[in-house]
Amino acid sequence: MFDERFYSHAEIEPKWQARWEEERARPAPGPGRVPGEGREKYYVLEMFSYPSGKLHMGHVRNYTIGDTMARHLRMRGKEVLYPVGFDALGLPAENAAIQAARARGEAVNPAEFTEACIADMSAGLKRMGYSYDWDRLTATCRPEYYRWNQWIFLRMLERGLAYRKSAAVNWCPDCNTVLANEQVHDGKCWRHTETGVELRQLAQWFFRITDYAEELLAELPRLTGWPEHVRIMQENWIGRSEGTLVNFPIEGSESAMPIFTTRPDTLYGVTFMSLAPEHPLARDLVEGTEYEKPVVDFINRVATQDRFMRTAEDQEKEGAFTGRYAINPLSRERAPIYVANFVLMEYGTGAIMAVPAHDQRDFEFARKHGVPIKAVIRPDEETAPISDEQRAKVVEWIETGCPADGEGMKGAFIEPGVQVNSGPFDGLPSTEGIVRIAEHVEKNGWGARTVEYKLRDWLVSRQRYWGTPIPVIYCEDCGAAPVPERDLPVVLPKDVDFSKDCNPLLTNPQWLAAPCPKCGRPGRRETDTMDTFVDSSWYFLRYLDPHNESAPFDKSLADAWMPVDQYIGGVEHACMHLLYARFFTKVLRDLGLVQIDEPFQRLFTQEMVCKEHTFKDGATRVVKMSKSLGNTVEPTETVDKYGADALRLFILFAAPADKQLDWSDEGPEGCSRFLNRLWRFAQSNAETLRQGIADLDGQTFDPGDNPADRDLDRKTHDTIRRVTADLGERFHFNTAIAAIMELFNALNTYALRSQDPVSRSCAASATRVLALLLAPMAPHICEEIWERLAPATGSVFGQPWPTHEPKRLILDEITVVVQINGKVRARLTVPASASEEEIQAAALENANVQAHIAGKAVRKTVYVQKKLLNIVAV
RNA sequence: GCCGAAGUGGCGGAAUGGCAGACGCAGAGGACUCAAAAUCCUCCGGGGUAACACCCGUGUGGGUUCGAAUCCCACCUUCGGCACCA
Repeated sequence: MFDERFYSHAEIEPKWQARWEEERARPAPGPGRVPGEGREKYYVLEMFSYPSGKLHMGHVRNYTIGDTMARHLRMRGKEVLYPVGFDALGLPAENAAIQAARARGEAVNPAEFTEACIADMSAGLKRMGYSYDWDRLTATCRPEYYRWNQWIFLRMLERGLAYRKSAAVNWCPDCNTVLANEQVHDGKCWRHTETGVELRQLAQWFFRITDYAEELLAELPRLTGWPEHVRIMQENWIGRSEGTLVNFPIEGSESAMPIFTTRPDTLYGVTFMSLAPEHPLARDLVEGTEYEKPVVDFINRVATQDRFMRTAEDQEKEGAFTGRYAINPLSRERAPIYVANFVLMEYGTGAIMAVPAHDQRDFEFARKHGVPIKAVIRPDEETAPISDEQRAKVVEWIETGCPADGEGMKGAFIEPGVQVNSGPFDGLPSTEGIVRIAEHVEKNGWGARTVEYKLRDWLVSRQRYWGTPIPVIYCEDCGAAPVPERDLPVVLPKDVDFSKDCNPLLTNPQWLAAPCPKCGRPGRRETDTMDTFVDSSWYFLRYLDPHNESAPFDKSLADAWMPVDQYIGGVEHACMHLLYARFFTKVLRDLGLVQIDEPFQRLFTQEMVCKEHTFKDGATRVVKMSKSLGNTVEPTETVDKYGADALRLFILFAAPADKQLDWSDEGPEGCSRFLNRLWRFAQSNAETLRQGIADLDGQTFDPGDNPADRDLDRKTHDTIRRVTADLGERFHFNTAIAAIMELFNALNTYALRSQDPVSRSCAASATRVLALLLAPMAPHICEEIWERLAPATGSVFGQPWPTHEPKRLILDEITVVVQINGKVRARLTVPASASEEEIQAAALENANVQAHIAGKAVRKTVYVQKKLLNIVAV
């Protein structure tokens, strides 16, 4: 046995981990269970992680928050579902296989490699004492899981929600695969921040997320349990714009040029038109004319430019004239048609009307190419939020006929104002002009009001091995045929060659060859696999029914457990995983598999773990812990040294959970000191405390008239109040721990000393509460203390969460602050029953108060009940 | 450029209209010890004082209020997201 005076985490933590594994720390019915009768269900979910084999501090932070919530909620009587799993498909395992194959000629199978990592990670999680429902463990790389990816894909294919098309797509040369728009950050691959993505024209599979754009946007305001900034990020990403589609006839042609504009109020100001270089009309319009060569040259030049550079806002506006003209249907004016680098093919119609007077890009282009500028909105005092000086300048510019040199005009006038040069609409406020001119366009059949989104369909094809095979077979006669449901799963072949410079699936001819499901003749399997974000879009549903072999999950279980009550993870997924999972939930709802509209009731985004790092240039900054910088701290080392409880405590204590956490090597030591003090206190007073608990006999302690008991008891109840609010409502774990430390300091300082008057029942009551409050955060030590304090009552996690009694918070004496003109001049200790008049009288007797109001007249006093008296004296 | 978050002691942070700096880290002094570690006690924003008093102080400047770290306006800095989206 170990020395009882010192807390030995190395002995106590494994002891409890083993016992939890046996007992599951709570009654855990089988995986298919539904919430218990009379108990409210609560689904706590953490964003699952990629099994790299090692836990890092980011995981520890994420999961410590989740485990604390789960343990706390169980003690509050909730039926908590707290599953765990791994996002196990993806590049790192495949890259490890490729490296092994190329460097050593070794065949490493990503499946075995990944399963070994999962085992290591699971051991690491258990060492942290997390109370997962281990029997629900789900790994997306197992065919039992990904067959349902395939099944859902087929359902989506039936409904036209999955489709294949040829498109200009983002290609990451480092990943050797295409990426979704959401996975391109700043023109770089989200995994390879040094690697610019390239544009390639390829036939790829897409999910029609744009069909759900409106709903994904409309539901956002109802997600009140989500952080505001995440909702705003999604709103911006979806990027809804209301506008008008207008057809501009092309002179000398049957066809028209449709454009999208949010500013129909500026339609009379159109002086030219622009097409995206990729627009098919661009080549058609110049074919066989003298303009063909310069325009095609321009298109080719733009095509070879780096796409991200080309679409940067500060990029020079360039273009080429096609020699053709469009007719403005409203003004009947001719507008020259250009091809311009700043027009994007992917947005709107790939063509724009250009109003240089009121659009900055058009303005710059017009200046450069000598196109006229025609103003149709005049600034006016009420509507244009600009200074008088600016307004005067714009008005002067308009009145002098918008000279191209602008006479100091650096830009277009983009604010609202009053319509001018706009035919019958002159004099209208432009905000009204938007509506009236759009109506005018619709009435005349020139176009229609419409809505555009920035959101694009989700590109799910990946040209990689370690993903879910897309269940499609190509046939020369039948085209792309879905694999019949009875043939699922399409299992990844193990026999592939990772040393070749292509998708490894192409190296297994037996696997590739498959009969066409429609005609039976020889066909060829699709070798694209699915984006791993498909896996993470519904894993929280599989957790509910992880061993189901006939369906992705049972609907009754989804109805019982969904939505996830509390989701916890990193904010970096705001416009990737969190958007895709919302989309999938709506698709599954429309397939009749779930009832809910939204998967995640509440979302908590924890911030990064950072550490100081000295860069090559000598600069020292606090930055995210990362392997590449080498400023990581291994959780296992900290656990070895101080124990899991100390690490858990520090990571919760060091910063609010939704703020960046700066790692400090001394931090866990400080927390370990606190736990040791607590341990020593409980050990050296073990017998007294045990008797005190026995005296209480399960009843709440009543302090009677003993002032010291009343004091400590009040502190105890106040701590219950604070910790309960911090854990349950605010998620301020740092202040919860601070409150517990305060209670302990009071207990440790005053209780159980020979000269001390605190009774043993009172001390026992405080200790009991302390162990209960601390248990969700530091479960091992609290279990051990509890077992020694109250061995007859079972696990600390079997106890109900303590409740505070408001009447125990009432003070006999209160301290009232006396201010004079808002500055604190005295503190009065008065009976809690003292009236305002009594307090005021006492204040005026105070020497310092008298000194400060001497020679002044008391104008008035402000009294805040039992807190403060402010005397206003002049 | 647009959107969002943040700015408080040597450090992490607390206080969301009412005592600025809870709790912890680091530091200083002391006790115990042959000594060290561990532990315990005291101090710990700046100026000022023998000690009080008092003055200054929550990025900067204004405002609202009896009273502002907290609310409003303008600005500065840092971080995050978006970025030629018509």
